[in-house]
Amino acid sequence: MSKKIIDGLNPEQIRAVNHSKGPLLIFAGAGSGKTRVIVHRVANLIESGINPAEILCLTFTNKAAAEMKLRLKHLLGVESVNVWAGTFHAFGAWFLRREAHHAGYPRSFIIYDAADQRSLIGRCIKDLHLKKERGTDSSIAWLISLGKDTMQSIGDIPHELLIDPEPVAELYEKRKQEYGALDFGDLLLLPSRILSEVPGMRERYNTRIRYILVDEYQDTNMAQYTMLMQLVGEESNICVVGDDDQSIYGWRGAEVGNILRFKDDFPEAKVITLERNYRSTERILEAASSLIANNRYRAPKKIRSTISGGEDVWIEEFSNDENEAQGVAYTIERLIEEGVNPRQIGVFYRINALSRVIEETFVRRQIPYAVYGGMRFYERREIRDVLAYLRLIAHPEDEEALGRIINTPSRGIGLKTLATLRAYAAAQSLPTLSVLDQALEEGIVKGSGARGAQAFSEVMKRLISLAGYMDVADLFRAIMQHSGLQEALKNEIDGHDRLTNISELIASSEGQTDLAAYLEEKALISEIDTVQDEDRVSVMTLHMSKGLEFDHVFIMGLEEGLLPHSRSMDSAVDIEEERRLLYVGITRARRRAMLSWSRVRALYGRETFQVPSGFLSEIVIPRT
DNA sequence: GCAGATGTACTTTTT
DNA sequence: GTACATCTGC
Repeated sequence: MSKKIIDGLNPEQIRAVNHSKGPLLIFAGAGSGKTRVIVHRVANLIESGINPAEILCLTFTNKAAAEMKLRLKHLLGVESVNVWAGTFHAFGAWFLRREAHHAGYPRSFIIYDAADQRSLIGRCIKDLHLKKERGTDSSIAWLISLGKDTMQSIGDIPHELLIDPEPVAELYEKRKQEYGALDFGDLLLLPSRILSEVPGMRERYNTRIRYILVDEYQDTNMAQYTMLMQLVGEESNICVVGDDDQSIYGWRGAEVGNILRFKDDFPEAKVITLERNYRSTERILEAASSLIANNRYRAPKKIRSTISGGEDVWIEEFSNDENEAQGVAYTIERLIEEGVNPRQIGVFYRINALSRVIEETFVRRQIPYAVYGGMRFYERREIRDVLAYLRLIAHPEDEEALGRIINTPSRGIGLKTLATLRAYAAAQSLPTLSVLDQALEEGIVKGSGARGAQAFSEVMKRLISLAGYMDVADLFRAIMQHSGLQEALKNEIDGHDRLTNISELIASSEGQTDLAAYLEEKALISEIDTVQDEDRVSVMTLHMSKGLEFDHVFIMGLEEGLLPHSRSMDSAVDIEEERRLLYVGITRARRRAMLSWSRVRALYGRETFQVPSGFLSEIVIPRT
């Protein structure tokens, strides 16, 4: 191993980096230099002559993948760019762009996100003449996704719906296939199916991908696990890294069991445990460890701090949520006065609803902050609208995109007109967009609907012809003008903000020439990776905090019903996941952590009396 | 067909 | 508090 690779690593880390052949399981406790080990291990493989193109690194988030690639580049230089690093979903998409035809999908498939999925399901329910209540769409979407992630049929998943979700799911799958669309679950499921069913396929990819690394292995679900097992060749060069104590996505189908079972899957696996924590002070780790020790379902381990002493973990009680927010804000002000950079401060909570109080207080006291999550940029109406135009230009058969924009801005095309047009198109098995002119000629629709359809058809024809030679940013601008969105937003109440958001989107697309590549990227990236980019306090949910670190951490709302969340309080397994969530939050702190709770909290528009979280009494604060 | 008003039921975490 | 679905009057 060369000096630059070995530099700054401890003996266990060196053992992990040095292990090149055969299965390897790395239990990497919080703050134990996990990313460092992965990156150095990849670098070591490349240095020892392995072709970078044969290395596959799978992560859970785009951010983690980007970070990995960046650090690899720093360590090795340009040669590392050939390493494939990305999320499981991105890998699935990459694979299916080559092989989707084996599963009856075009290689030019579109990717449906949660909103597309929901709206298609809504239409399926309607077309099946089932009555739906509020939230039925998303409940069924949820069942379908969970079914795919856990590889169960949806009939086996308990639910509280009044209608049978199975026929809906069936129709959904049928339509999705007609539209050439795949949902997130398909991106994981179809690759395994193709790998196992198409002769020679597995061998082909096993030769191509010889070294696999998986980050956050404790968060992999059944579909990801199955895909992974297909990808692992006879050499079994698979290295998984994770920490069962940080498994917080069980609700989404993640199986901690995957990491705990690795030794059964690969009996010859070497196991390395990284227990030295370089991030947090001894005090913080003692508090975190005393908490997590209450979990029964975990691999026994004890992480040790390399930084002795430190400040006590504070537990603060407040009389109401306003005071709690004030207390946090006040403490943060003092820190900033002392010279602490706001980007070194993180504020976490269990549910997004808590962001409002703290946000209001920060605004009032002029504390620079950024809230992550919540209403995400790409979920905003105006953003989805422009993107839908772009999508329809690229894929005229994308019925969800069409449904979204055929009457946006308002063109006088109502539900009835749209249904008529769709039925007309369906009779000829053609996309609605391509039969518009014909339908108009034949007078299928009349009145304002006909005028609107005519206008829409002309707009789309024009945009499609422009798309031939424009880059993405110019195409966006053309969409804004020709579609009438620009004009319509100008007259809206918060139209200015919305137009600003669109400008931001356009600015971020500048330089992109490949429309298909741009759309793929947008489909798979949800949040812009700007955490800790600016000198602002980061405000986010505990889930989002995973993988980050801050000098000062504040965790709010430690109350029964909130953390642990009331939805998870009736099962021991779920409670343990809530405990891990708090554990993750505390272990983000390098120097100081403050946990707070409030006796009264205004939640969902009414005041409730709160009881402190049972987790607080589990935390042992060492005596000073 | 549309916009605004009203009622309502809910409220986690995300690739 | 809000988003969503439905109802109302234009």
